[in-house]
Amino acid sequence: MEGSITRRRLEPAARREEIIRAATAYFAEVGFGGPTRDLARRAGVTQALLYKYFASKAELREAVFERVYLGRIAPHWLDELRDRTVPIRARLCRFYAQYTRAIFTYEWMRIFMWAGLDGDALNRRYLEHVSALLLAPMREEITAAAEGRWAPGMEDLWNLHGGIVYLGIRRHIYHLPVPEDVTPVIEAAVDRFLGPLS
Amino acid sequence: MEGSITRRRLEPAARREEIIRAATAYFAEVGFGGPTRDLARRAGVTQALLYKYFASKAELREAVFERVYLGRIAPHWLDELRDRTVPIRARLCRFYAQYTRAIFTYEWMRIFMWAGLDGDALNRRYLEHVSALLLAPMREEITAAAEGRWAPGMEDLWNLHGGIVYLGIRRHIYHLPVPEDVTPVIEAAVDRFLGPLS
DNA sequence: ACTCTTGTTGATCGAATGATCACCGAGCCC
DNA sequence: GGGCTCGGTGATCATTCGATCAACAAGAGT
Repeated sequence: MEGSITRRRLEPAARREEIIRAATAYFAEVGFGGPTRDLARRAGVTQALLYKYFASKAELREAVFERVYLGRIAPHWLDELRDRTVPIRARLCRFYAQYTRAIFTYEWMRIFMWAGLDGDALNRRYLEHVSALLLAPMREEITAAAEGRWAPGMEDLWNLHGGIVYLGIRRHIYHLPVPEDVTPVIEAAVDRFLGPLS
Repeated sequence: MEGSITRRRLEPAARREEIIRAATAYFAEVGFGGPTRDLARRAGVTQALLYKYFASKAELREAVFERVYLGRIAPHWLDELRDRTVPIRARLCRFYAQYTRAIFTYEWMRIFMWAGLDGDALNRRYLEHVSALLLAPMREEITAAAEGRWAPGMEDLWNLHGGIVYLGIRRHIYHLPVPEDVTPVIEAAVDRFLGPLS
């Protein structure tokens, strides 16, 4: 009666990746305070095995962070934001369509929020990145497009950004119903933001 | 050598209130997973005493929720939102000035977020309250003020709301620098939202 | 088919956690 | 000022936690 629970041997790299994958989903759901035993069960391995691949729970947490944060911001977004052959409205709409597609996932939204509450430094680093490499250029482009008629402040851009990000928060943090396709909501927000420029 | 640590007797009601006060600050900071021993130390009492006033940690958590949620939304806000003798712009600005003054506190913002991640049902109830009793009336008033020229959808109002609430998230969850006085930011957001109506 | 490597496990340790209980003593009453 | 009430404490229990270790066995090499 050897059950279907066969103990399979995986290559270290593959197993490590599998654990990180499971840990990402697990921590996203219950937070970093969740016990390693539950995590191990969901990963389909023993709790002891976790410590063959990660020296401590904190190290596993770091690995999850690395996996989640790395490459979340695509470099070409900035190039496209700065492409003045395209109308400013289209650039902003396109950017936020791509950006929300990248971050509006259960795992990213929740891990980012858990880490934020925990006071993790990576959060602030990420958001300073957003500010300097995305919002500030957007501000420049809008100012240029306005041709002297208007120059938004950084707080205005944070306001635009927050209004859109809040969609993901409602959806994945608060579990509230949110439109499946956020594109029209984003377009309306961009239109209101640009006003006469749109 | 009787140290300054004098064991004072308090009336049950006062002690209970004191514990809830300390628990609110403590849970806001570290989340509901924080050990009761640390909480007791910060409350200036023994860990055992907590269980004289609350049968379990979950019950203490509920008491904190009740204290934090209760009376957070002032009924007269709705009346003021509906007072059509006042211009719509002034009504919205005034409301969000009051609303942010009420919820932009370290404790409210963080406990609300911890509870949201924990999937607490009170969060959704609160936000449905916001939707039905604040955003929906705002939508009606704006529609009336527009006199047929514009009728915003609920998602538009969530967008306005989220952009403003995100100020508090940046401040108290992510510990990012945010303007001390949020009034001008709110006014700018309301102006952009109302557009020509403003 | 046999062996050897090493990915994987079950058992277990010490510390920390939520919760309990017998006992102490501050402060009011007479 | 002696006694009584009950708010408060120290000690402790049963669990659960992160982490460790000797031992097992899957699977490649020969």
